[in-house]
Amino acid sequence: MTNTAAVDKRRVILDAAVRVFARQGFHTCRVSDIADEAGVAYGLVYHYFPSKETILDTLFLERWDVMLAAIAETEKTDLEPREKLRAIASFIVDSYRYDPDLMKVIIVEVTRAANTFGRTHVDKIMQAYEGIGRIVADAQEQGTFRTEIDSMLAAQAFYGLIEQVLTQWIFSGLPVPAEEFEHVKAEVVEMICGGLTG
Amino acid sequence: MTNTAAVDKRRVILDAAVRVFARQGFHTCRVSDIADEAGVAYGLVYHYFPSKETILDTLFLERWDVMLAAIAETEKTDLEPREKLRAIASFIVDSYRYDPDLMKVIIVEVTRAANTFGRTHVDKIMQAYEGIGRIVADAQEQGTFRTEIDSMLAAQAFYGLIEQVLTQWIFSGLPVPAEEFEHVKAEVVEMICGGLTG
Amino acid sequence: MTNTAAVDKRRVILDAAVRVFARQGFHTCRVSDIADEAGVAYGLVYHYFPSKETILDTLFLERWDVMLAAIAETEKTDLEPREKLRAIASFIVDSYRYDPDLMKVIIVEVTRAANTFGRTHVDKIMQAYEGIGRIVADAQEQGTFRTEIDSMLAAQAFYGLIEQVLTQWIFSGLPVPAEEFEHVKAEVVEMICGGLTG
Amino acid sequence: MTNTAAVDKRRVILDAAVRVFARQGFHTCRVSDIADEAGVAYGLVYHYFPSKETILDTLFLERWDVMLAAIAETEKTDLEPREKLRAIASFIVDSYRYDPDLMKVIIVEVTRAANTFGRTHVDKIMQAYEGIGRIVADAQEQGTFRTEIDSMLAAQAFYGLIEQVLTQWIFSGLPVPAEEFEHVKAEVVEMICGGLTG
DNA sequence: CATGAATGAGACTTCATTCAT
DNA sequence: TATGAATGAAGTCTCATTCAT
Repeated sequence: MTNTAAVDKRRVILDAAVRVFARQGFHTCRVSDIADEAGVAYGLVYHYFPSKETILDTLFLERWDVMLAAIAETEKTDLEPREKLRAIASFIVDSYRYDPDLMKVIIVEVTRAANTFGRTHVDKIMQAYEGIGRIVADAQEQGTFRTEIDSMLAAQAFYGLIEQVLTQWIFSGLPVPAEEFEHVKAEVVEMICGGLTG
Repeated sequence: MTNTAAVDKRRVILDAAVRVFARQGFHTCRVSDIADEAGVAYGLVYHYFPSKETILDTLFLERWDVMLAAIAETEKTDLEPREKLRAIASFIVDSYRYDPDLMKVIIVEVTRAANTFGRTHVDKIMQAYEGIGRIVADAQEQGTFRTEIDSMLAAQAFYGLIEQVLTQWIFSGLPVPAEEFEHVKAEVVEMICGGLTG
Repeated sequence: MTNTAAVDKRRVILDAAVRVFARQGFHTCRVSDIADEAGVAYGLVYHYFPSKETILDTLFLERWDVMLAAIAETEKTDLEPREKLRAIASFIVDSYRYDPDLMKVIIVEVTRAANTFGRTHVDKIMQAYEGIGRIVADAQEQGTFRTEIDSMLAAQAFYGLIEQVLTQWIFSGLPVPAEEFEHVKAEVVEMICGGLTG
Repeated sequence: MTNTAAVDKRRVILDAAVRVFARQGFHTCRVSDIADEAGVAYGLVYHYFPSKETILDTLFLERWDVMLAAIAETEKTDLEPREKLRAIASFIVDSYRYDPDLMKVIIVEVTRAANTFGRTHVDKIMQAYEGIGRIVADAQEQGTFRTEIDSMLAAQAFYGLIEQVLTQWIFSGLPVPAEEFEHVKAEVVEMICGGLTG
């Protein structure tokens, strides 16, 4: 007798956790804060998730898998290498644009949390580098990109730069002007492809 | 009646803290672990430092101020812009080479810890970007670097890439081959200046 | 509209509870473990029993009443006092032989659980001592047993010894050899009646 | 600068724990109850003991080792076997007489708690049976006790009977008349040695 | 009868910091 | 300076029980 209109409490809890983690930080918030934000009883959180950590893991993996899929999708296209990088930059920047809280949580609490969750998910995180690295390596084989730069180092430079920019936005606490998003997408690609002496 | 031959207990505690933070992480270690590692009594830590946080702050600021000085020093030289970046890359990589525990602590617990100490020291951290950004901006004014790239974005790309590489070393847990240090210095500069299409 | 062919879910739950209590212990198991073992829904347990405690109470009382009846039955017979004790020892040992899980639960969780269920059922437990004590007292009146020993103390010695032996079996975790059952019945009676100097 | 007059807080906590465990039971009391009873701060309990369990373990082992020593001491004497059993019965009964709370805790929470602490300390508990069993076996070799009874079964009967009597006292909640202690010592020995038909 | 989601009180343990000596 | 015992607030997780369907 599943009521399709019924709210999915598990989803409600996850969404509430995003807001709470973004606002207070993973270590600083209490499980009861999540329950309160979701409007459910304390125990229900533990009905759906075995621990507070698992909630963050779930949020990260849900989103990261989407990103890995987007990177894989981009790899398969016939776009120019530069356009492929552009597509990935676009995807990540838009992820922030449309759900800044979620991206804040993922960056602050996972990908930049080297001593805690970053350590746990290091393999997953590396998969993103590897996907980007393959795009670079392919372009190097085709002769579009020069071969002096190690493809994995290039991937680190590319992803790392985007993450740095997002981190600045996160820290600033200010809303990002709409045009800034498009501007950054272009500039990041220009920086990585053309370099300072381009 | 300071005995100059006596060991400086404050220094002993700081050095012990570096090892403990590097090994166990700031949040995971206890103040007693630091005292044990230093071979001093529990309470003595609080004689020299008002809190556990202050110890980390002290370690970070000590080192970061040296780096800011090195960047400022580099700015003043007559080196080519590319050589200036090379000098800064060299300084940071060598910092890791000669005291990997300290750099690990600073990166993992401060500059990448966006939600905790990174937030506290954001201004100090930004000063490094700004110094690098000025070098880029100067080069742009001189015409050595092209002006299409925002100088602060370039600084983020440059520092961010080095930090990424160091983070990889930290996580790998393996000793870095001596030649790798020099290789990375060159490659980072090449990546940032020449770009992928160089 | 009771379907006589239908399984008695109440019984299914009780039998499952015996296995779960024996395996995990009353305090360590969860109500959901019982439901799982019984193959019924969580809530159904509470349809038949008002609480987890009641399940254990029910199991204990079901079995203990059978034992009290057996003792009362034995009292009424014309057997020699020694044979009466033998009959009771036989009943208890066989109870373990044919349903070790149930006896384990009753001994471990009730009769030896002085602080919890033992306290609740102390009167019921005492009734067994009293029945045995009456057998001893009768024999003392008849002159079969000597009167220097208090009949209740004798009852405690008798029942307590059997319980000790069963407790050893329970703890050993090993299957008891068939001949051991008969051997113990005889030896317990010999010990209590004849004593060490007999 | 140890002040011998200073109270030993560790001892204060242990003594308070005896009272609290005896009054409320191990599982029912909270660590804060122990701290309150001892008149110390919550955290000090954890300064001296790593867990609530350890406190009970400590109390048990302290007392049990004294009893094992008393049994071993008795073994070495030249007393008649019956007098040896009498000495042991005397020791245990007096243990209850002079510290009923402690003996209550040990019996209720450890030696009769088959599913929890009894399981942990089963080896220690068995050592008492074995000591008593050796006394019986020696007497059997000397011809003082008859050999039809297994010495370990006799030990179980002997210790088990004393424990049963103490358990009755514990449950009754009443003060035991002074003469009752001496009476029981004699009767237990008479029961075990002479038996019902003695 | 049957289901299982929802509730929420309760307790252990940790550990930064304080303080008397 | 130096010691380490003493303090106590805070938060995660468990699980018996309830209830809507």
